[in-house]
Amino acid sequence: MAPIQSSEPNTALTADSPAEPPRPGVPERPTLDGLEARWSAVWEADGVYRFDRSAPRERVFSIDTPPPTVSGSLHVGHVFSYTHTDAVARYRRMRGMEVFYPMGWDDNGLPTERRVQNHFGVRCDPSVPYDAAFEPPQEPSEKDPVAISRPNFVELCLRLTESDEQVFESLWRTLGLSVDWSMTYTTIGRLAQRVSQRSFLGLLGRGGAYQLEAPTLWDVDFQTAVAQAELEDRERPGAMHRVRFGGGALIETTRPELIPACVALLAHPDDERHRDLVGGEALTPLFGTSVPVMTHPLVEQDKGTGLVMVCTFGDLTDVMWWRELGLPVRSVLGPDGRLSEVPWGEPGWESADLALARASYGELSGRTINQARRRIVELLEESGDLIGEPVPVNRAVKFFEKGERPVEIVTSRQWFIRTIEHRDELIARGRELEWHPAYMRARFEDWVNGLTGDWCVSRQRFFGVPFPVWYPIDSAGAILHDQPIAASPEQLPVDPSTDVPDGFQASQRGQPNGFAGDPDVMDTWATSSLTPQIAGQAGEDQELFEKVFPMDVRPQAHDIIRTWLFSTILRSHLDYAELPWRNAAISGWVLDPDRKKMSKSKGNVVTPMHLLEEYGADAVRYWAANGRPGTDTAFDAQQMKVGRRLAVKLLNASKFALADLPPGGEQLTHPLDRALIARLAGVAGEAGDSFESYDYARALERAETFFWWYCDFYLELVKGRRYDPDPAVSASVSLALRVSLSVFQRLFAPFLPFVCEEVWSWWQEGSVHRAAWPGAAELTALARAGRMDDGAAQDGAGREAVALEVTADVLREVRKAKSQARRPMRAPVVRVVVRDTAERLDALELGSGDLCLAGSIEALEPVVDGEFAVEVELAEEG
RNA sequence: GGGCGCGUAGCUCAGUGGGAGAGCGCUCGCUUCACACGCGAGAGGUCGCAGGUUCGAAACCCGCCGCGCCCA
Repeated sequence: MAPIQSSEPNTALTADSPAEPPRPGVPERPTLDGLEARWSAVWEADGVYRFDRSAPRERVFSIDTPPPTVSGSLHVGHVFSYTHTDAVARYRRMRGMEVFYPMGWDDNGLPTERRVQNHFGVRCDPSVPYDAAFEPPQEPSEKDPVAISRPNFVELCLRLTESDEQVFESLWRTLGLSVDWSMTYTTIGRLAQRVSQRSFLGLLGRGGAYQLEAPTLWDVDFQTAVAQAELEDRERPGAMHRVRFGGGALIETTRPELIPACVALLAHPDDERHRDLVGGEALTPLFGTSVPVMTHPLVEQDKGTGLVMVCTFGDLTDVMWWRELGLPVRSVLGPDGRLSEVPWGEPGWESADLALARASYGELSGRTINQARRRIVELLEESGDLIGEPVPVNRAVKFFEKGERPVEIVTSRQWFIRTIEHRDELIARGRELEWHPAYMRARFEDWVNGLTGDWCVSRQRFFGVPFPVWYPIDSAGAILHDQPIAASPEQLPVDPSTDVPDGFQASQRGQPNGFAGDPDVMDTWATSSLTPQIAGQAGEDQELFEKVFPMDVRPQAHDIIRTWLFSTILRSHLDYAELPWRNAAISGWVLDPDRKKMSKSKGNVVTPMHLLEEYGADAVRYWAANGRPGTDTAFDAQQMKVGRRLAVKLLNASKFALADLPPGGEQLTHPLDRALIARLAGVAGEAGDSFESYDYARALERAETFFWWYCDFYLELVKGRRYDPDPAVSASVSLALRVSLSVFQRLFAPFLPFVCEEVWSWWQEGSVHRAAWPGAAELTALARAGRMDDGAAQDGAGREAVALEVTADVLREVRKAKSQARRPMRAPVVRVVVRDTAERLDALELGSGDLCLAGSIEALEPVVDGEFAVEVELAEEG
């Protein structure tokens, strides 16, 4: 392999020296087999995709790659959208840009924890001391996991993600992603931790992050806070219970187990039915707690009795009512999802009948939510406070997207990043960003407008980036959460559970007048929202960072606009007061053949490795590249076969055009050759324009459609001249074949990188992936120069274009006649009468020689007529 | 209930003011000197429904129906 010419791309347009014969590199039987392994090794060895950081900013094209979650497995959806990005990256590289295209691995967070627990049969218990010699059990038991320390647990997480990452990298290399693998980053590595902690400390210093004891969305199985962005609705069957309160108030609820947590009843202010109750009090059944009856405009009058109970807390609406109406907290739900002990009779837990309250609650305490619900319904039946039978209903329930039980709302101390107050600025940032397709911006704006609270970024988990803060402990042993001690910049990354803040000794941990580390880790999105800063090494390699940030493009799928895209814009806005990228290129989803979303639970996920083996990487990429930006695409292996056909066709057409090709002339002296190159100029121009607006699918479609036409008509028409023994006859077509093949090989290079590199290597120096994107202007100029040389008039371009068209039209009619007569295509034709306009017949003259050779036509008779019609007289059989 | 997108041949989809298209699948034919992983041909559609704008609508506007996603 010749060294890569990164600064001076190889144009190859007119071939280095048209008079020289092609390099003897065309194989006898070209094949797609083995191209992936061969070329990916060459690319790595030659550093074809290495980012050259010496390039000036104007020549840098930077991509904020989506880091896939390594604890899962890659599926065709990943292949789909990463191929879109790769096509764009390859196009920009051929445009002479230095492409900054690192890969990241999202190994941080819950999915990894869960996998480590199952894989090694362990669970994290922060109270267990670190054991440097720990090895996981030989036979992992999911039922009886070994309790290990947090540092041991984190070590296992790192061990597992490292092997996952190797599997992923190998898949990406097979797919042919033109990533610079020397710049790979992770979201849990030391770099990511430093960047993430540095950003957090910056926010803390500027008041952009704060801590609060507040009602928080909570997953009772993972026992951690979760964010609004991590919620999803799931339909779940439930039952509507009509319950009578003391005083005659009737309410309806799906959550009767929360009656002991009831703090008010609400009616709509216009609702006449409850006018006499409003302003008074009602007693909860079974517990005898007195609660006020109030009004709020968001109560739905037409639902049930029009009277609802407010509990602390049943859902987010309860939180809103509780906040707006200044209600007290009466919390019954513990972080483990069970009803906890409550002190009946003490302030806040008064009752008109303490014995009844204690007895009733005794039946519920310690039970899970579902158990408590079943029991309280029995109790209400016995007491006569349940009116009628519970009515089954289906309703949307909020779940943590990775959770198995509905999220609850639990009051706890959490870290938040201020978001709500920046809502308008975020909308403005969204309007600065170029969206591809443009309508995707609406999803961003809807999300921002629908935000209900600041971003809760703390998680009560183990494998994540720790908060770089400690808290002083006073002389009485109380932790002073409102006086956090921030880590110093040079300490980063820190783990406050093992590191010690400046001015303290390790022995003071947990002691009066000592310190305590913040026990939480950050939400994975709190780190993933910094991928441009991590990849660009913000604050570490500032020269690099300034060269790549803001990034040129963020590619991602539409489902994570509300999470990843949103949070990345937020962090960049808060830290740099600008957008993190100029463009957002949004991919659709891969749906299963029934157009349903692929998901593990449905069991319809398709994994990519066997597809790459069966059809080849180029074929799989072809299928992916046909998915237009933002548009969901049904999985269709048929399309991969089509892609494979295209790749094979490129092999064979290249072989035909290049093998033993006679020397090319300096100019295109034949009108059909000039017309072909002129049309090709238009196609190259359209493909380039499409790429400029991130419409890779259109670029592919234009190139592909013309390529098939080229094979079916142009190559057939010129065969006679191509094989003519007289070099004077073959010179023009020889040049046209070289130029056109060179252009097709480059037009397809972003989509079919392996086969294009293969056919390019037969006759060109260097990698096709560093060659220049074919320029429409050069091609047009070449066609024009040939025309001048030929003495044809300057306006001959139009006549020549018509010539190519009408010649192909007649050839099609001749083929039709032969096909309908069930004769072979080479069957001789005695006479062809062509009726057409004078203009088209005039143009046909230019192509009649090629046409007669291609159709085995003995005589061509033009007849001027308004309507195109062809009569074909075949020679007698035999 | 709100927002966004989609509805064109059996299937997957392109087509944003003037001719209804491509590939796959199907049928028929062709050992053709790059390719049988090929080549040629053919059948197949009231462009979701109903109104409107226009000389002219698959496309633009209004309404409705259906599907998907996001949000309440």
